Amino acid sequence: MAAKLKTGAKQRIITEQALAMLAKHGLSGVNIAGLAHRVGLVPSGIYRHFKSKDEIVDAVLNLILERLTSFADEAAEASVDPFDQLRSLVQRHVAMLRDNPGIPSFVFAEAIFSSQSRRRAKVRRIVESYLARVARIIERGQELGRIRSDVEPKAAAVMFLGLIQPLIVLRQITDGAFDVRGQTERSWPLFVEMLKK
Amino acid sequence: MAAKLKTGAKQRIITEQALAMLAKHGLSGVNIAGLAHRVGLVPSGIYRHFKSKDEIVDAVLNLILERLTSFADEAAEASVDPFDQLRSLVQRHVAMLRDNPGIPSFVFAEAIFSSQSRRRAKVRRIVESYLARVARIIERGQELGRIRSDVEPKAAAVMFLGLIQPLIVLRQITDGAFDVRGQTERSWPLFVEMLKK
DNA sequence: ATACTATGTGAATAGTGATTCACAATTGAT
DNA sequence: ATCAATTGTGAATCACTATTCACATAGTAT
Repeated sequence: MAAKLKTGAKQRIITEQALAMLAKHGLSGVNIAGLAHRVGLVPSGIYRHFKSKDEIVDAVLNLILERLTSFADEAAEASVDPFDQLRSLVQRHVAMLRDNPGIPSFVFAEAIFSSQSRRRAKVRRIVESYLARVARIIERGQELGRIRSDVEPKAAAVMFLGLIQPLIVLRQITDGAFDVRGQTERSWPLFVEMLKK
Repeated sequence: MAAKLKTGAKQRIITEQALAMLAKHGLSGVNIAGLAHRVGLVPSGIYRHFKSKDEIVDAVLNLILERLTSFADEAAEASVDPFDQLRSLVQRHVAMLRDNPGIPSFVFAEAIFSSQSRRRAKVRRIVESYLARVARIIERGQELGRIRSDVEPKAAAVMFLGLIQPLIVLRQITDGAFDVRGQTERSWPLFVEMLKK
């Protein structure tokens, strides 16, 4: 038998491994047997730490929320110029999705259709938290006089999301052949120009 | 026993019902029992018309390809002004997705992660066919001198997609509360301005 | 009318994956 | 050292769906 860990530590490990599985292969790639194996347990052992698979998925969602908002914050702190901040966020976001293609697929598609409204609500919190941070950056840009004041920060934040979302789709269906960097280099200047004062 | 139909007619009916199920509840909402019930059959009866569920899903993908490209063409014929064409396409696209939220979820997420490359290839054809049509509209706009010539039509087409994609996500996670029309009215002018000469 | 093919049915089968359970080993506290 | 709670194990079970199969019926051509 393995060494005993502080309460909650194993939950954390399990959640992180579940996230890793989700990130690589989507929700269908997360199964109890594989997850147990990854954390050095036998399938039934998982149930000492979680009541059900559903509970695990919820924990994973919390972890995603945590990470997504934290790197949005990091991007905001990377510079004082709002465009630099957004640019940095795009880069981080794209890099994150490159390495974890299963996350958007889960958040933007599977979780959304969950019959449990609890789960949809959680996803909503994730997305809105992210959008709020983007909107905040834009708002500050307006205060600084760098961004035209006749655009609504929230609307622009949604467009920002639209800058990124298609990249993942195209990258995935082309088996990685789609030129994400190239597309970003073409669309980003247009986006900036659109917002610039 | 029901009346006999012309060969292929039942396949068509089954495929359409499967699409309807997919459109409402995503791929997980498509099951043989429910599908059989919808077309007035017992589950095993489905297998008189399709070899497997996979084959049904493939047929559904073909149907989606058909519909998507046909309404992209309709939009292109709706006007001669490229912006009117695109605007019309946005409206059609959004309306279509409002009524069939499961389609983008399937095309943009689940099918993409399919282990079968055949299926990914099919999705790729759908998306690229759509993008090609949008790019064509933009190209003509450039020839007409209405759209600035320093943007690449393909890149702009991807951005166009980005205009629409977030709407579905937001609409779905907010249980329909998200103001799709409002967002469109705010983002569309910005998009037009960005492309206008 | 006969025979052949296509279609439909109900029951059984199979495969996958989550979950339960009785039992064993470990840990921490007293 | 002992006890109780926690964690781990292996086997069994459950739930859900797709799928198969032997049999029945309807349509169609001869």
